[in-house]
Amino acid sequence: MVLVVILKALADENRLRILNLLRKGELCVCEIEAILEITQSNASRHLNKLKNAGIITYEKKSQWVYYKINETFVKDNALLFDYLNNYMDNNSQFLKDLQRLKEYKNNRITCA
Amino acid sequence: MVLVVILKALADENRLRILNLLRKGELCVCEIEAILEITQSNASRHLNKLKNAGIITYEKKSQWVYYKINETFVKDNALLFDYLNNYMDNNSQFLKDLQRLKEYKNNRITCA
DNA sequence: ATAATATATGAGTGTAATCGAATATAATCA
DNA sequence: TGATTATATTCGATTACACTCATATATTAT
Repeated sequence: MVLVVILKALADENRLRILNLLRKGELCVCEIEAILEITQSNASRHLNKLKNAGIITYEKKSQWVYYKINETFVKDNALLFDYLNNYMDNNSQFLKDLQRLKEYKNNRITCA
Repeated sequence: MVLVVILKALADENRLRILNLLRKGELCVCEIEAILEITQSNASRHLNKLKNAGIITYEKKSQWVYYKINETFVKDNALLFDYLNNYMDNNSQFLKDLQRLKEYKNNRITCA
């Protein structure tokens, strides 16, 4: 069932933290690794799971793979997406991650 | 993280099917067993998981335990609940279960 | 008191999911 | 070409999950 696949993909703290970051725009794998302090293989795996559920899409640009939220998914699951948005905007863990994202973006232009 | 607990509790087909039935009102364990054709221990365990996530509550009435959706959860997670409601109202599997619920209610007053 | 019914839970099993470390692959750069 | 970087994937270990069968507990009915 599609709904189960979506909910399973969302039901993981690391994947929710990734999604939280992607709300602010596309990111490559190594940026996600650095900001969330998770291993490379883990980041890649979680992104793959979100992609397989249709929640995010990716685009390869030279050696980097940029992941972003799938706008079709957002349209098709607007209420769910609004719920997550609202939850993340009011949760300290997610806000902390967004702060780290901002610092990361201010300090570095490229990856690693 | 509370959100992960909620999403994990929802990320299972049997539990979603139970929740779908409970949208129409409270039910005891043996009614759920019969309508969804799942084993008694399975029904009980899934209900327990939904209860631990705060999604449902229960009330013991003589030998029966009636489970129902937790109105506080609905208020606190309105967008998520609306999303699920909408999804279930448009999914044939869930609609089929509701049909079975209706037939069950028409044919029997008590449990088993 | 005994039997029957409703529910919860323990034990065991098989399968899913998660993770880190290592390796494979592809692209870039010197 | 050879070294470096970014990403995906494989492997092995560990843990979590869902399920069935059997048992325990509580309540009701006879």
